Amino acid sequence: MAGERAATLSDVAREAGVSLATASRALNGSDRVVRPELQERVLAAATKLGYTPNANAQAMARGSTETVGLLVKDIADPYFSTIAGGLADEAEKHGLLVMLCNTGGQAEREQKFLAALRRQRSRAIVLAGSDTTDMGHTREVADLLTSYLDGGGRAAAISQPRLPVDTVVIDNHGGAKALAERLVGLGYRRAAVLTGPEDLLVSTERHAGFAEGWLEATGSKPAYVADEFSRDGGHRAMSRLLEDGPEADCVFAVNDLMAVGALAACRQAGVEVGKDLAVAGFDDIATLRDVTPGLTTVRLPLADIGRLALELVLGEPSAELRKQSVHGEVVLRESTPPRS
Amino acid sequence: MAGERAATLSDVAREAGVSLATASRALNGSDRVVRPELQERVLAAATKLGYTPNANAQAMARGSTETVGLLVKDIADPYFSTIAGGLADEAEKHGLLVMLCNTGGQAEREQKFLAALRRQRSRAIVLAGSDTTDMGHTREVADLLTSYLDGGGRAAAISQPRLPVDTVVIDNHGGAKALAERLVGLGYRRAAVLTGPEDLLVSTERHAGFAEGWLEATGSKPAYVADEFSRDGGHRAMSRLLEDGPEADCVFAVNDLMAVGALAACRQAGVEVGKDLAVAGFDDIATLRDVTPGLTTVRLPLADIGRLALELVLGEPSAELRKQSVHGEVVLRESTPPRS
DNA sequence: CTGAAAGCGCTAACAC
DNA sequence: GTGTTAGCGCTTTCAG
Repeated sequence: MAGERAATLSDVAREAGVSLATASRALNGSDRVVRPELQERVLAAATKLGYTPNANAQAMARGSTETVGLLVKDIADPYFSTIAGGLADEAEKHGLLVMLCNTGGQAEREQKFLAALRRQRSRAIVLAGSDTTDMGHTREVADLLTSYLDGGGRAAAISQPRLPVDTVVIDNHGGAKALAERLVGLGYRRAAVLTGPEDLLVSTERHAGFAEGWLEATGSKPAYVADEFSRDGGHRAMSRLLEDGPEADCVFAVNDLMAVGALAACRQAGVEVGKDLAVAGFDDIATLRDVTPGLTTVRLPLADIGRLALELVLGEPSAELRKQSVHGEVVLRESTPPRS
Repeated sequence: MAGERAATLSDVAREAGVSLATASRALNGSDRVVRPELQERVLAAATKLGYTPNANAQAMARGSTETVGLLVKDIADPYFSTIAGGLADEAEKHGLLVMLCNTGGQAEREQKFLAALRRQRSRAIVLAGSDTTDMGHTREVADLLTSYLDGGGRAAAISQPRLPVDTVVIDNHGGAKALAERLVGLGYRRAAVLTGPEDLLVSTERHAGFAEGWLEATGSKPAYVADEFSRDGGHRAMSRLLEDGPEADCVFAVNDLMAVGALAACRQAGVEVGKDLAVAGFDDIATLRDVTPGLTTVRLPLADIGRLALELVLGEPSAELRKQSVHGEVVLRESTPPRS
């Protein structure tokens, strides 16, 4: 039954017949060394008593924890879960525990989590996907982060350098632009973009990058229709596009999820993607690599991005903000065949 | 710059001109009440000093934390990330922080995480996907869990009731069996199962359930080929099946990921799924709902399962182990049309 | 209602 | 090497 007050270090010390300090040193190899004999006695006592160090007490005494926080918009979204996987892997290597904070994209929650992480004296914080054009919120987050940093914490962001912290910058603009160029190279001439909400930075950047590439290559600006940054958003946007009479021969959905929704909408409308119309996405989500037709997209090394972010935030603190750029790679598949 | 030793409660107390005790009571509404006037003074002092409570110190003093641990095999796998999403949502409602532990299916890591969670004095632990037929490891985990429980912790498992804790039992057997029956009802007569490794319980259960249903309905046992419990495993298994000459008119892959791999293998082999051959999966992973042909599967309420697990582990501790059953629902799609 | 004081479990000077 | 002894920051009796 739940009784038996957990054994503490003093219990172990007493049992081993040594001082508290020695027990402490024996159980966690500090710089000081203890005689092997005592060492053993302490270890034996610890096992005998089923001693487990109390991390909270250690954190207090040492003034630092073994915990890093990770803020994501939605862990169920493969984009974030892949990043989280990479980061979790890296954390494990460093013996760190990851606090998963699912913000649901709500500014309020995001701030609450930040505060909680600060209370926990989390060693570091990584923010993924909290890019918004909402300056009020960005400001608020920046403030929280700053006071966290002042307290000796470390933080990094993934995606856009809008926060006063180190960041793994994802080249959304460049990736989308490169994609546009490739599509033009394949013979496409009229594009439409399926984009997300205006206040979502990833979305607007990809849209802008694509538009820029397209404009430079063809002299014309792609049309666009905005909706949610999700599978259903893509479906709706594409449906609307189709209804309005598709002037386009090629559609760029700003992420793979939207692209898949678009694919479904086409199927339902009897439009054959890869023949009647080309469709491309962005991210190269692993589970989506088997859709038909194969989806042309811009591959992002998501797991590496997670790893990188942790490395960045764990690395030597530097005076100036570091930016680590990550570029996507265009992956051509059947959804955008060369145009005959 | 990072200086300014973070303000502590005593700083606040001094600033407000009250005792430590009063400051504590004012800042976190204990049972005791403080005069509104003082209350205000304390609050003001706290904001002025930018005070943030130290959760570790609170944990020590109170003897309990605001943290729950979640063990998953692979957070990048949509199955687990969806569960994690549901659980994270629920945790947020309870004001709890989630420690994400990515075990990678390694027994050793799993045990390390369990120990870490115990050290952290995590309020509760939820284990997802640690089902193995490896009794040695199961035993080890059971022991760790037991001592954690003895220390006043709470724990729950998702999937199979092999651990001495409350569990959200997923009816893999029943779901697969129901699927088999439906397929037979559709006119299929010769089945093959694409299954995972033998020591993976989910996989063996689904296989067994399907086989039982099939046997009862047709009098014959489905063939099977085993490989990894992943997209690539499904691909390889299906390829092998196809090479050996597909005696089957219908293939059941024990999860959607494998099924998608199988779909790809069929495509490459020129076998048209939904016509030449039927294919079904299990889980109903959201991002896979748009593959073509639509994949027949057994839908599991993954997010709810995550929520449920947390509710279970947070609920009134009961003497006997609780089991909360969750059943899947067969979802018929184009990959298994009625057989003409 | 408020304050003084005793811990919570552990680490890190500081002596020996 | 090993032991003593302050704290780390907060909560919670126990008096007043």
